[in-house]
Amino acid sequence: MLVNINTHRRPIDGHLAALAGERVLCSEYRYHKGTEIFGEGEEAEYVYQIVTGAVRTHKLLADGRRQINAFHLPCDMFGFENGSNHRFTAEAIVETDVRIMRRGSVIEATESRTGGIRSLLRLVTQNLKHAEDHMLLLGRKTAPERVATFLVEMDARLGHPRLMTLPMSRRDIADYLGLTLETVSRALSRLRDQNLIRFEGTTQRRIELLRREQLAELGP
Amino acid sequence: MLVNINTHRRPIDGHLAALAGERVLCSEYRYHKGTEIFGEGEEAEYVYQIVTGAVRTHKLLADGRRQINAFHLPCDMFGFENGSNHRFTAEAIVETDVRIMRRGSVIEATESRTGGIRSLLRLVTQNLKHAEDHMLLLGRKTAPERVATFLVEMDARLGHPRLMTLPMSRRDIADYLGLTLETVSRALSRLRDQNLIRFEGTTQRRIELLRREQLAELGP
DNA sequence: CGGTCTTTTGAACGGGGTCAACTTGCGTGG
DNA sequence: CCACGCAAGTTGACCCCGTTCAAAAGACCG
Repeated sequence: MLVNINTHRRPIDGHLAALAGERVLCSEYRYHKGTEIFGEGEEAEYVYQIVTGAVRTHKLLADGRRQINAFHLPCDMFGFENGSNHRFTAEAIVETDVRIMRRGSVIEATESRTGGIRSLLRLVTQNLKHAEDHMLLLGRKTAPERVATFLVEMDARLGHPRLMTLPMSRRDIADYLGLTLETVSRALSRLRDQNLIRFEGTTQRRIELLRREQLAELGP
Repeated sequence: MLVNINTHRRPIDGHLAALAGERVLCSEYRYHKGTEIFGEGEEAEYVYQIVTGAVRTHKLLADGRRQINAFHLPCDMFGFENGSNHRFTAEAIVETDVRIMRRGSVIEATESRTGGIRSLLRLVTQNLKHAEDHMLLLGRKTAPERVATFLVEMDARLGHPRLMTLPMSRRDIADYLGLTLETVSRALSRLRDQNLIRFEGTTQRRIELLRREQLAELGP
């Protein structure tokens, strides 16, 4: 489900601002939990930036096996790294507000801006760097290492909060790390038993990292 | 080992031509088998294009586990997808001639060329697409599927020759596919026993694909 | 030839997957 | 408010695919 909030010209944040200045028309849309933002193979007309919420992008094999490429959090841009068609599917994990602009207008704005090309390249290469790091994880790390790496990554991207609330399920984490949800659950329980993390309250998605250095060492 | 062949202005091939026209100064170097072209963390000053030979790029974990991101073949460009520092190591697999140009001059040439930005972006997003496909392989495919996918990929990139000569060892293939060399060897032997591939002559690196469609189905 | 590196093949092990049971959280409606 | 249904998460038991360890057979080069 998709709700158009508004269309406007106004200051924009982070990468988008660095790229295009404040001259590009954009709109805000709201996607409800679990809904698709775009599908694999669809035409890639827009660029997306998350305002609030979280998005996952994934690929599927014919028999349903799923690999999540990345999770996107507020201020992150996604959907840009495409030629003409999307190479994966993007879905809202939770209630999510997304800012949308035309791909073409971003490129045009970039052309007329000094350093614009480098900003644009940096944006794509950030995704590439993430993919390369993730290939190392998927190809060569053990299950406990993957889970520790995941926690450290999320901690950093959420700004090292005392208590982090993961927007994604165990299954999502598993499909991101190339594991099964049971293995993820066991690894987290193990970290809890070792007093490296703590589950806050009743829900299993609120996690406090008790020893960040040791967690970082576990995910080499 | 590195040998400077020459420095010249002359027509250049493929991506490089699309990017920069024929106006950019470039040099050719020869790297001997097994030598490093650049290392992880080094400053990324140059862009590389293979003339003849083959290159592998990899990352290492502290304990020596290795993940090969990609193999590069003649006409391929690499080393570009960097901000200021290289995020991985590049090594010649066999005797390799490489064309080298300054990163900065490529960007400048791009800026003054219509459609240059899109060409540049396409170059980087090609790498990104490959990385995304490879994450799906590393995260979700079985060993036989990975090996079949590898053969089909190499066959396509070598232009579907009747007989393909792989430049890389079983260990390289294994580190690319997130497996051990023994598993790769066993999977290839299995394919040979099923009459899907055939080893030509004495060396195990010359392979003929006997049934391309069936191989493609094996790597979904 | 001998020496070294690559590749294959076999045997045994174990990490993570599979299958299943159970618990818990969280609506939704009576 | 509780009863019910369902999705999410945990935990245990078993098993299998791919790793590990080991040996031997090429391939290549002096």
